[in-house]
Amino acid sequence: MRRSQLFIKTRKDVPSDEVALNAQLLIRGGFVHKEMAGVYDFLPLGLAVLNKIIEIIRQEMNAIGGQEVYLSGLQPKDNWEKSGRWHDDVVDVWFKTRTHGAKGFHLGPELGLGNTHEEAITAIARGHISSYKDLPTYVYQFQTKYRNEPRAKSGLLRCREFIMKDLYSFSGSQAQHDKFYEEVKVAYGKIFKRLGLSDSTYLTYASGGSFSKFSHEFQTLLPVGEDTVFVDKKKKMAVNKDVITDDVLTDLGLKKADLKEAKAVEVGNIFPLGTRFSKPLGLNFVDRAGQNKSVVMGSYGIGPGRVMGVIAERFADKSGLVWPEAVAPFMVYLVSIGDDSSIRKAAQDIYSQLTAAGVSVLYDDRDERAGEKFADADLLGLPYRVVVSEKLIKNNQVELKARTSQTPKEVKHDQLVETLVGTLVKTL
RNA sequence: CGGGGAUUAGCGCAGCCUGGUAGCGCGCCGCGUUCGGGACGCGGAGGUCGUGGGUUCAAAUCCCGCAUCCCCGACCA
Repeated sequence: MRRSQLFIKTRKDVPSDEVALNAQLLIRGGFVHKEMAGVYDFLPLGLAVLNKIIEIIRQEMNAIGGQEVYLSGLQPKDNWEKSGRWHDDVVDVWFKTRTHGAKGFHLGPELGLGNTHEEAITAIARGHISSYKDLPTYVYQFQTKYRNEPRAKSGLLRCREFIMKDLYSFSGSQAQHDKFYEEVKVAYGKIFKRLGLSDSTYLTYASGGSFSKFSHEFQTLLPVGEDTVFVDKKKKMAVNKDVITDDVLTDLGLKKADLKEAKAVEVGNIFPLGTRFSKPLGLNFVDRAGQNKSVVMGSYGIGPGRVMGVIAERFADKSGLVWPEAVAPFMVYLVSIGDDSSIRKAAQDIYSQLTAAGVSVLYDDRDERAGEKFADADLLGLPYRVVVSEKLIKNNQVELKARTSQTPKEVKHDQLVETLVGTLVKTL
């Protein structure tokens, strides 16, 4: 992609009332546009990052047998009345509306914009699950959730409209469910590792509601986080402040003295549902012995947009964003310095060569000064910066610098592709 | 939902106290000089001053209501 063609412009200033670092940098870099509090538009670079995150999650969901679906945002109220989650005093984040009535513009049936999809998927599953032979089975989706949060805040970390990956598992017994539940735990671990977050992300014990002792959250330690967790760094475990008691610690084999309090952002959670939804909605199956039973369910969420905000916030330095290679919108920011035709040609060659080698490049071909291009390279946070200039061309060299490094190194022009591809293969 | 702050050009802000033709910086357009860490000169384009009412000869400015945004807290199925 040529920078001169790119839809967005970067900015030097951000709205002064925007305090969250992820929002400041993502807006300055033109990754997102804020539509209103807690509602963001994803622009080309931002969408590229979001899609990379989604693709990583998708691969790991497929790897454990998840089948992708896409459920509607508009939800009829009947399923939710059956589960008891329609009324506003039970779930207070609903956005609700109505259709037009059949005979014109009087009001028709009530609808809600889905804030989660347990009810919907359970109702659908009734038509497809009827025997132990159909179990276990797993479906997931990337879908937009709407939650009328009393207070959206912290940029992408708490939104009213956001994409969520939600996986639902259907099992024939608690044992069958538990087995998959553990597999999801492992899969989530892989996802956060690939996203570069594993060092700071902890499997965290949290409230399980009325159907099980615990649920599990994946909490990334960040000062901006809304959750408070107690972390045992050695055991790589944490406990949410909401559930911490002496009994819980004993159960988990944790000692108070080993725990450290920290702020964290919930980037994922996995939740045993038991028969909380299958019972009221009538999702049953016939077991081997011919007995009618309720399906045992679980739900498993990750918010890709929130994850993007967390990555932005966590790795940024004073010059701007720092994207891990796995989610960067482009791998290389190519800068040409000077307007001389030999420089332009050299830069164009490198652009073609890298692109041909499968390395994505954002080529800053604008007629701007070096300082401005460097500042943009830093702000946008692509993993590598390649510079072509008159001085370098004379020696048949180009300059290569990792975003995380202070010192550029000179590389022979004809070895750049090899060097870069080699570096990338190592890290991917 | 309680408390505090804010709303003036695409973005960042001044002007308001003390009413009198709306200004600065960034960005944008044109010309020229520059060219390895956000250059400079000259000339331009761009604004229902969040919104509804009121006071006044006259309102960005004074008064009343409302909306929206940010922060702190409560909430977070």
